[in-house]
Amino acid sequence: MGRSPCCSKVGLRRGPWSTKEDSLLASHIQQHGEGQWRSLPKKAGLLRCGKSCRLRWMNYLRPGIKRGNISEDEEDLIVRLHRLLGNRWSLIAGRLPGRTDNEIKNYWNTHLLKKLNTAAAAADKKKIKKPPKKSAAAAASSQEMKNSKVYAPKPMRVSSRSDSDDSLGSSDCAPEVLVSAWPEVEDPAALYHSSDSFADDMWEKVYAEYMQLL
DNA sequence: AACTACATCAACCGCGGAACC
DNA sequence: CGGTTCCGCGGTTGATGTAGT
Repeated sequence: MGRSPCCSKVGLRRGPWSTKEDSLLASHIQQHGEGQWRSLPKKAGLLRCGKSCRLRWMNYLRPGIKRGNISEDEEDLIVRLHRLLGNRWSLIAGRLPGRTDNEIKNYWNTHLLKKLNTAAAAADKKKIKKPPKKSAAAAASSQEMKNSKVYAPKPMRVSSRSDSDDSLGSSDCAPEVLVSAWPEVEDPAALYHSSDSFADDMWEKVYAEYMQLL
């Protein structure tokens, strides 16, 4: 349907944000809240398009954002969530407090994809060495990686637009849905560690609930 | 020290879909 | 009900940093 004419790039700044721009954006949002991205730049005195402002706020300026140092636990959770949800970065980010979809997407594409590929390659090598019975756990896990069925439903916006300006926290549309439907994660670490049967139950529950939502 | 290749990640782009008129 | 506007998402790009030669 209607494609956004978006920012008619004329006269608009692009590229990296300066600290001055950051502070202008942050202070404007602190005063007026999120939303109205289209008109925000003008009101805030920024020569940026609304999309750019939104991205900057969501990924860097929003309070509570964690940058870098993705722990092994978080990494594991990302892998498991990706297996469950596919490239639904915003949903995955919604389960990782303080992490943004952009960061997770980048991390996946740069670190995890490589890591998983080498792990799978190593497992394949093992399989070739002793092909008769694929009993090795490593082979199984690599097969799991290959064969794992990723359920990737179409994204769906659920929150109404008027929600967007009520509070800073309501910005993440999909997580907003999930937060209400999924068990809230007090301690994300509780979700990790596949060997743990509690975690396995948890994943089944999560998956079932996710299916219900669709 | 200079150059090249590769890795990383912030930012941009285009699209789909909900909300609005 | 159909067209338009706006938002949010996922994919991609390109600037910058780092390692290797």
